[in-house]
Amino acid sequence: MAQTKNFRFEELLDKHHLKKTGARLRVLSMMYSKNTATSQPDLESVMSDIDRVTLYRILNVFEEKGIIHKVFDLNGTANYAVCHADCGENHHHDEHLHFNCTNCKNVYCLDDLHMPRLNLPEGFKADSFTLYASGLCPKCSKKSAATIN
Amino acid sequence: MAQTKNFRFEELLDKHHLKKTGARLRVLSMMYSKNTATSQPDLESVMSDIDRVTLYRILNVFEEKGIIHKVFDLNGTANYAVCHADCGENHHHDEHLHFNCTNCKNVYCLDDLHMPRLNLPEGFKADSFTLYASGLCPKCSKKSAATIN
DNA sequence: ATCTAAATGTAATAATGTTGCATTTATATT
DNA sequence: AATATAAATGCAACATTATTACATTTAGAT
Repeated sequence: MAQTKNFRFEELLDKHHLKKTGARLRVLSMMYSKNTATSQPDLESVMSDIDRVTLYRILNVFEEKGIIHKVFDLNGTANYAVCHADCGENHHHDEHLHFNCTNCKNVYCLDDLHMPRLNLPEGFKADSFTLYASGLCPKCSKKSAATIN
Repeated sequence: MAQTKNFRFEELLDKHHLKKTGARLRVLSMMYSKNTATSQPDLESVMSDIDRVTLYRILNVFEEKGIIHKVFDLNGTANYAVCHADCGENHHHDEHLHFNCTNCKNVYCLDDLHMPRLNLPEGFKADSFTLYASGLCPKCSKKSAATIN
């Protein structure tokens, strides 16, 4: 994928009444260019000129607005991924599989895999579901197969 | 439930070649007496005489041994719950639903709800699954119904 | 061009995770 | 029962992360 058109992100910020700042555009373009979730340390290492508190606040406001959603990996560190479907303000629908690779530590949002219906025990009223899996992602399972065989 | 017999926990520690100390027995009896997961801050507030590093290490060793398993709640804080089934050393099977109540913040392990089979996309090799849901637990949904109606 | 609310940077604090080391304690052995 | 020893604990220290306050800068409206 070539460099994604910036005006797309500018529209996105507009839509949510957020000012179009350099930092926000860069965060958006990084997150949209990857198919894995991004942690704040990831962002910090790439955009070391931006203060980490600013990144922290950008991630927070994006999450509030429903632009990204937060998912915790196996170590409990927060990762953020762009919301694909119909996430709105304070209203997320990340009911898909979050795949956590134990080797490269990447978190993949597998949107095609939707949640199966579940019958909860009497009394429990769920308003959202999230599914986690851990194991090897395609890249890492190829690598390990290569070294073992 | 009356006070659970302590010798049960002593046997458990024995089985894993852990010394039977007061701190460990108290942690076990607290965790077994609840049907929700316990965070370290929970333990600290109840057992303020035990050093927080000790609690940290007790939780770690219990997890290694397969006595308890760790689950992160919606805020990313670690919660621990007793393993019911066949968890062994470094080998957990918590493939059940973790229900996170948005009101009382409790995490319930609903063991009866096992994971449905899933077809992962080509290349992904999963070795464990975990399912999360959030919403209202029985107690809190009753309460909110009472105040609304 | 200028004004204003929003966004950022800086500093500071709180909470949490983690390690090293000295002391204490459970338990195996005599 | 006394004691030797490895394990467990407490304490201090440090690292990392989350969070807030406030002063300065900047995007966007006028």
